[in-house]
Amino acid sequence: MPQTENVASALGAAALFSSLSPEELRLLARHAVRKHYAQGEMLFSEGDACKGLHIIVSGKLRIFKSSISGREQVLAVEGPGGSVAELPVFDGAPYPASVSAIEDSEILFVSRNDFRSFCLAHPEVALKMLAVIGARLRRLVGIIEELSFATVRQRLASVLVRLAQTEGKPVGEGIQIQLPGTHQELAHQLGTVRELVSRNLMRLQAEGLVQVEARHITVLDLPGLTAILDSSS
Amino acid sequence: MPQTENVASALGAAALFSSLSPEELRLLARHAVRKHYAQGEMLFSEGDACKGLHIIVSGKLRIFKSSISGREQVLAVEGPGGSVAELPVFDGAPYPASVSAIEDSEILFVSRNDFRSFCLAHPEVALKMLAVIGARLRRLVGIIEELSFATVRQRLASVLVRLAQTEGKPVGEGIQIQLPGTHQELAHQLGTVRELVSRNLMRLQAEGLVQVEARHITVLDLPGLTAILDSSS
DNA sequence: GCCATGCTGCGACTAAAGTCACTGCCTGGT
DNA sequence: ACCAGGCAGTGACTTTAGTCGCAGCATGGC
Repeated sequence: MPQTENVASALGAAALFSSLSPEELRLLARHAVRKHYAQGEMLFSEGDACKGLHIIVSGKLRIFKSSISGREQVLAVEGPGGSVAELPVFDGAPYPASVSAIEDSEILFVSRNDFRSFCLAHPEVALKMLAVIGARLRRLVGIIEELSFATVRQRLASVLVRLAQTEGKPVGEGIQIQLPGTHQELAHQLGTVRELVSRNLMRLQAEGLVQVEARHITVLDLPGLTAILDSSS
Repeated sequence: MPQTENVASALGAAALFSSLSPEELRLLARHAVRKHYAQGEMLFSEGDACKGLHIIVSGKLRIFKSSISGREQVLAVEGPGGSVAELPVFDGAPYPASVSAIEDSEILFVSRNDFRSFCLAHPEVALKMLAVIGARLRRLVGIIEELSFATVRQRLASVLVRLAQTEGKPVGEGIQIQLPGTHQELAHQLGTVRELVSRNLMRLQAEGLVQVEARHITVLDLPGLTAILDSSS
């Protein structure tokens, strides 16, 4: 059953299960179902009863809240190796947020019961869950901090700086980065609306801090951008 | 050693340790130090290295973030039986937020090392931690939702409704509640400034929804207040 | 090639949020 | 009794956020 073997190694790549032995992974793999989601497709919605755990093999998922008026706030973006809905799987409560696919994604799904019984047999998984959920908690605190203390301009500068530092390519006059999606999507991640993203990008360009060409952005003045982050005004 | 006995029962009242036997509690109690904090005193600040776990015997603590410009955002208020800094104690990272005493408070302190070794010997504590941290995570998601979708007016109405439902006393013309602190403190919990709390309270009064007398508030129209929560405008 | 569709840029506007400065009030200390 | 200090209410103002409507532009399907 080479299929099980593939699934097992995919599971091993997930942060949650990185400490398991190949045998344990194979055992778990037998309970995992492969699923595919197209770009934009919903995995589940906030408030739904929790069915099970989702582990990302490839693609990207967004965890988000949406308001009655149609606005969205992204809580996290998870890539390959990440997982989604660990908490509700564990405590049985409904999903606290919705999840959809940013790109076409391959997912391994483990039902709530299967995962719970596996957890009981393998206590080290509970410890990993603490680590994973702890990391998520810290990121949420970061989001709260930004929402309540920072302007849209500062939040935007913040992601540009982060992108420049992590995946920026140095070119002649600066550091080139690529926006991870449309302005709309970026707005959702910043907790604001499309227009403000567009305007603020233009403003940063007018100030000579960045150079905008469609979704390719060249950061011309990284110190200047960074300075925006902690300017009281 | 009757002192140890007191400490043990105080520990047993904490959510984290509710599943432990009296003997286990006594064992843990031997490592706990009693501390007292006056109103307003800081237990620790964001960024400090984590020294250990704090369990609340009596009083109230606030967990909060503060900005360079002096604003504050309260993340949680913990009362007797609650604990603070479970996560950093567990993963060794610095405190993600600051904690101070809202009232004079009695605290049991367990050092990081003592708590960790106790955890290893008593795996059920790790499960409790997951539950406690999970609950905290859900509350943070709620805060994010309010910050990014709700106006100050709506957030204020929200706490009034919550107070009315939990600790409201029915009187002739409505439900009487008491603000849990000054306008300043309430503003910190809502992620805004004193003036807006004051103004919005007055506005609710002008609209006949509540009656304000210093810190005593009478909710006259609970349905009306609730209606504010999900009004798109 | 042409049209529908989705992404982007902008101007003008409204509405919230936040700032500043000041007043009055109550309370606790001396 | 008096004064200092913290708390609350308020008016006038600035800044930021968000809304609406529209126009330009690429892209991909037919």
